[in-house]
Amino acid sequence: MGRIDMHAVASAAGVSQSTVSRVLHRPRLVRPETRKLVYEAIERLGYEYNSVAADFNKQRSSIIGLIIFTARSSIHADVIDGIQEELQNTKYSLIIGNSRYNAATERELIRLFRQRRLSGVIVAETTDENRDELRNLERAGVPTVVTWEMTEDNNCHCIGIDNYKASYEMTQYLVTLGHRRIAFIGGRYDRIERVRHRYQGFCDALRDHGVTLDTGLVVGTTPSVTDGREAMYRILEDNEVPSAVFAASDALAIGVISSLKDSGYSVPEDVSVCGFDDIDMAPFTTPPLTTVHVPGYKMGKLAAASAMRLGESTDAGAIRVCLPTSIVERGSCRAVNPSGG
Amino acid sequence: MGRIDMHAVASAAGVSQSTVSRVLHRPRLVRPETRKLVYEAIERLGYEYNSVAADFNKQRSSIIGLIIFTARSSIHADVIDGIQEELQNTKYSLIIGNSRYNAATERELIRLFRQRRLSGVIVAETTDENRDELRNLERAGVPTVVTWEMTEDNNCHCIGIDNYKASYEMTQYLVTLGHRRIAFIGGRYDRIERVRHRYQGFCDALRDHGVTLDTGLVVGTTPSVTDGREAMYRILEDNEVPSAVFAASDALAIGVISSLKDSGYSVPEDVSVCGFDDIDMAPFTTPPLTTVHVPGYKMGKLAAASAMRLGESTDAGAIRVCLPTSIVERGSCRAVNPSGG
DNA sequence: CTGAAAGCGCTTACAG
DNA sequence: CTGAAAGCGCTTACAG
Repeated sequence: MGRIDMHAVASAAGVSQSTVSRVLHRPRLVRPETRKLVYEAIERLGYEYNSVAADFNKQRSSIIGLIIFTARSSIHADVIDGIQEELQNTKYSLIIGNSRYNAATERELIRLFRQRRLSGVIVAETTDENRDELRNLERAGVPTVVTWEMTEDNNCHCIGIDNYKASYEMTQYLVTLGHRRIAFIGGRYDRIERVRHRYQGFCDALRDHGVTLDTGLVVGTTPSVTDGREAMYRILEDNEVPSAVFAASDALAIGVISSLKDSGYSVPEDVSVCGFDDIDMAPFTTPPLTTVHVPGYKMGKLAAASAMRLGESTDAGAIRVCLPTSIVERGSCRAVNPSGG
Repeated sequence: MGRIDMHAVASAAGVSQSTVSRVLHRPRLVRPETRKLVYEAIERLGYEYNSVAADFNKQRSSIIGLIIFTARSSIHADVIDGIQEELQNTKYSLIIGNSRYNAATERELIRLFRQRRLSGVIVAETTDENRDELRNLERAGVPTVVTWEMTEDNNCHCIGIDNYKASYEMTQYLVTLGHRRIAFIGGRYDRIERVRHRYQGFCDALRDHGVTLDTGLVVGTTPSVTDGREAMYRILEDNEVPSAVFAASDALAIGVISSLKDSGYSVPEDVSVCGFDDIDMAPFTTPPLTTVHVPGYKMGKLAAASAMRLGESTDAGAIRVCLPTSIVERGSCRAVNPSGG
């Protein structure tokens, strides 16, 4: 006996292969009795549809790719869950590629995704260096949806947030609380657009409120808890303690709080700390973290929907959605006397 | 001009398609000059290898699948990162499927993975109900590697830990600290083998040390921070406060600590709390979390290596690796007078 | 060291 | 409502 493919099912059911395919995809087009014959044959033979063959035939896979630095960042978990929710009950699957903060790995990933003829790619994070590669991907017929930011390039599909504005507002909030010596601990703003926007928002808010930026209080690092700790220690080593710290991710903020405590400072009594992301742990840190809420789940869901849509039709314009963010006040920031440090 | 496939490259280089394929996969077999001709043609035409066609031809895809409940659980992030690390620089990619604690979704996922003719599947979490489906997957030629536990079925490939033992030892540790009224907040031990093993370890350790199990102090729930909070509240509502709480995941433990604090209890002064997993936040909670360290990254790495190996050869026996766990003492548990509550 | 040829299992117009 | 036929772009023995 040969393999159990559509041809085998067709023979067993006494119909043609085309009919089997029709029964599977557009059963309405087939007479009920014929349909029944086919279903029975499928059951009897234990036939398993071959998606690889189908994808190959259609010259495009039914897989969507996701590019992230690392899965180890709980805000991405929300995005992934949102994507999965949207892909649920569709023919699409999700391939995840970790670029590990490395531009070369990222390029390799993009190449792999092209070779796999993915139906679409969602970008959670890329370095600036690979913007062009992504544009090429798009031009090569693989729709590419960038999340987390609204790119400067208006032709790029984005489901993002306004990092500049969110950061500006959070900084303004700190200033309004009376803080003047404010530290900024962010990601690699030298290489990542979204992080740079946050930094710019921070700088502009300070400037607009007549607060001097002390560059000794600014650190760019990878966004893990441990890196947040180290960044804060570095600041404390060379500087007088700041009155507030704006950490550009919650993981960093948790690390910052930890190192401040270990250095003998209370949060928020001595130092106010705020984050960015609003991860699921944020309400449960000590003190609960004041942060910028980012709708990660929704971002993932919309990005997946967009990727699927773009893969199926070639309507003209770029999809650009800017989702709202908001400041969530919890307990990690407090008002101070502006003259105080 | 037609599509740029191997045939086109072959024509441009003045060789046959077989030779192009050889240059790409086993360049040693081709004369250097011929090789050069082919590389030039590839460059000139901008040829992109088509993995879908290759997978189709080989009747097996170069994709490995992962089944998890949700990405929203930071210990899984370690596993995913481990898998990705191992897949790096291989031809394999990772498809992730979320089963969302739902047996039907999980079955659907398994079906999809079969249809995609995946090269292998790594199981992070499944409900007991779908054990048979997984066995069928394996029999259908898709090697299936179960992580997080050593299955009772000895023919099943496992890269796991000894949940029973780890849980037994942690419970013993609590008893040794003098605790007698110990609560257990775990996952759905009615439906998940690994969770059940942890619960059994807990029960047996109590029994072996002559401590009575108070079933009012046992709750099974989904393992999120919020669920941990709710579970603890539920316990406090109907019972006198326990002296210690063993949460079978760190996320649960963080929720437990939060609800205890909100109810006016100090940790560990009034109640000791320990977790399971050792997520990256565990050292930075207040107090730092005493927990069972699980080598998630390594587990992912080994699982990926096993899946690849199993997909390539059909060596006989089952791969079964039990990784060691250890208790990490931080600040969330303290010794008490055994007579105390 | 290289080429010709078969075949992987579907989908998709097209014809009837 | 159904079938015959071409073709998607590779890989893999086999022959030379």
